[in-house]
Amino acid sequence: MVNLINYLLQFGQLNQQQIDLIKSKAKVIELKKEDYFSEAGKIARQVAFVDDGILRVCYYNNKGEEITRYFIDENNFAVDLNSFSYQIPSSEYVQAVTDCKLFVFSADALKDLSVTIIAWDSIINAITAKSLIEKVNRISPMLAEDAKARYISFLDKFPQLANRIPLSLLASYLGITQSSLSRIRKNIR
Amino acid sequence: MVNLINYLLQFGQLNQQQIDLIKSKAKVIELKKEDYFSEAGKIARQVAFVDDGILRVCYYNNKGEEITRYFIDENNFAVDLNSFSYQIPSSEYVQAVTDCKLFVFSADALKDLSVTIIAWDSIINAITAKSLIEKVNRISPMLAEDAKARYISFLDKFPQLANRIPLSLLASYLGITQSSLSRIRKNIR
DNA sequence: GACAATATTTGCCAAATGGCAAAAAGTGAA
DNA sequence: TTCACTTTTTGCCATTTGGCAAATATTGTC
Repeated sequence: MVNLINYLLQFGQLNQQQIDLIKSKAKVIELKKEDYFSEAGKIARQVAFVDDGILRVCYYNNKGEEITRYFIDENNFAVDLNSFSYQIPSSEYVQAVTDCKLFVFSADALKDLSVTIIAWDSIINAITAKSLIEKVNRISPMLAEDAKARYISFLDKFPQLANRIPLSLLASYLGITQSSLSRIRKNIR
Repeated sequence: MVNLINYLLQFGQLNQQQIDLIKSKAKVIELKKEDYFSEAGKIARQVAFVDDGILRVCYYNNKGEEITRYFIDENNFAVDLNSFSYQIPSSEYVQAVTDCKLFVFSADALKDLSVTIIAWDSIINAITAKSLIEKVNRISPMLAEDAKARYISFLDKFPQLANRIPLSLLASYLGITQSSLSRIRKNIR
């Protein structure tokens, strides 16, 4: 779990005892491609750290189309904060895009860590704020770009991701149709 | 400052002494339409609570076009978290769309409140998380919608805002041209 | 390799949106 | 009211994107 620990250490100090405690609270979960980590309608009761693989967060709009909101790759946390924080039913799915290895914390485990480790809340708040800011900064400029620019920006920011994600999912993430994305790719070459 | 205090009380408990302290740390600022609260290139050193009026956050893209990222209306905090949290130069402007009355806290004032009021950090973290989640939830679905649907969603979520904001700014927020928005409005009537 | 299943590309045309400039409407000051 | 200024609407046409279906390419399995 070296990646997880290193990730946490970016946001605050932890001694060896605390690190061991954190490790003991994490559960390893392996997901096969297209397995769900959490589902709409259910209350999110776990937080996942992606050690290997790619997750995506998606939902169905009022036309029944499946929309990918974002991807979560290695060394990032995945959680439906809306659902987890307020214990309300989730409105989105978290699904494995590739086979995944996750470190999972239950709400109870997090509670234990929060009361035992002084710096825990501060670390979690910093991670929460940072990842939400990143989401806003990533999505927000896309609105002002046309499809081609969005795709190029994606390649630029996540060069290693494009070839690991099916075209259909990437298109839905970019807010365009699969055909359009295919044509855009042809144009760029 | 009743609106500010009521807003804070939604996120945690405060006694009268603490409330008085908070009030004493807030500075009232009035902005005229088009005045800037903060500017790109400078480090954000203040946090504003909008008591009256509308702010907008905007930036210039690589084509030199001015893009409105979002609007902040009454009873919301405005801050460039990227810049304020990490003390790095801001990449965006915060500007008054209408005349505004703001309650402003300096970084020092916030620091004082943090060390004096036990619940302060928890309140601020809750506000931060909630407002960022709202931003993500608001922007994210827009990518999957066409221009007309985006405008209708905006009217739906912010019915009182549309008539207070110039068409050009709203169009840039929606990621479309002013002409297109004008045509969409005509179609809807 | 052969096959089936899945993923991607392409063609065709319709619809949506952009770019630009001019016209029209709205606003505020004298 | 009139004038100047700003904002919004409109016309015209080019470009982008969508919708749908068929063709092609890729992948995994036997």
